[in-house]
Amino acid sequence: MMLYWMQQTGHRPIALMGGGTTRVGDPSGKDESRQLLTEAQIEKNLTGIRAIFSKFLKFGDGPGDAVMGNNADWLNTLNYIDFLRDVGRHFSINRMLSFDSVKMRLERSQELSFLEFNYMILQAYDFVELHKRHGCILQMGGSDQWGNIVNGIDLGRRMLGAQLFALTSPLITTASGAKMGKTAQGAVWLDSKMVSPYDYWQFWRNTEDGDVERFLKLFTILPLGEIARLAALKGAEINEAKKVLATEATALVHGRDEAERAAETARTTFEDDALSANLPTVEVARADLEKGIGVLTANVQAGFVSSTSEARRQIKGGGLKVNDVPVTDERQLLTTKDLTQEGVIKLSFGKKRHALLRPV
RNA sequence: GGAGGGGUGCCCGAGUGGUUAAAGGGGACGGACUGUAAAUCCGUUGGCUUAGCCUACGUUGGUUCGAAUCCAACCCCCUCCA
Repeated sequence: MMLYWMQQTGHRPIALMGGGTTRVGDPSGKDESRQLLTEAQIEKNLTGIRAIFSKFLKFGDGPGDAVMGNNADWLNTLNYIDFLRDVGRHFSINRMLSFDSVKMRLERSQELSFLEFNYMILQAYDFVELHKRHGCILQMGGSDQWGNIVNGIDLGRRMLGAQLFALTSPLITTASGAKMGKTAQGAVWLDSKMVSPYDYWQFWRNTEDGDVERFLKLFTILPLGEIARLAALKGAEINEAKKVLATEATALVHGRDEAERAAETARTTFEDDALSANLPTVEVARADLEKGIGVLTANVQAGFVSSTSEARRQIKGGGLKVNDVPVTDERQLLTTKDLTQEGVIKLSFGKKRHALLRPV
């Protein structure tokens, strides 16, 4: 999102992939040591992430076009001795020990491996490389990256005499304190194969009241005046603001058409209590439907529950519906008789999640 | 290398021979109430062809009618000493 604004205001954003640093791991991470990725996997991730970023950024060779970098390009070929001589001598252990990420680990006498300790050096070096290769002068990131970025600025000054800058943003949390999806997971979120535009819209629609204004500012490109007007809405009216938030945020990722369709789908489903043909759809073979499909299986296929056992439990708890009728018998079979006039079967999980079963 | 402590479900964490699929908490999901919100209350939280069966307390064996619990070996982690 920050990169988006920079490009809109005439800068050239660089998205940096941690192809080299994923092998090291940030000290702030937990004990789950990161898996080594093969070159092929990294390459695959790179194109995947690039696809996600292209929704926000324009890549290319033009002056304002974004570029994508992979720090494996320079990190993998590093020679240890040379690196120590050229880069390592600029780092003071005394100072590194004073950084929060390190200090916390030491104070809690948690193990901090040398490998992880080097992470900040590598990240600092990234900044220097980016400056050399692309003339990059500003590095942005979450506030948890502040220390790492500042190290990069420092290293830039010492090695190249360059003046570099940092811009960090607070990590985004909800009003109740939960963290918003972080990078890796966030990328999954933006992929329409993982989360449909409709579900994405729903995610924003269900924002807590206290977050609405902040999210409007952060995740939409609406003028501030408009946001102020929406934020002033009170009580039930704040739902209007949430709808705008959902539509605008979805439009940025999936395009205006998809966003409008998601909004319309939600309107017919929730406000008219009608059936919208645009709900996420699961296709089933007509022959299977004629034989009858168990409700349990159907809900697993719809992705509502991960196992038939869970489906059973949800039925006991009254959480599953077929064509808006709560399921009471877990042995119930869905057949062609259950098809609505529109020729589909509507499955619901909870009040908010719906899907259609469509015979093909 | 020496001495000690420990590995339990999504996470934290009880449990030291017998209704223990395993207390409690967190998180997550469902229900009620609402505004598709928050807070609150209730329920659920291993799998399956579910009145039953199967798999599970680091790994592999052993003792026992019966083990997460006892024994042995191994793997891993932590603390202190060198």
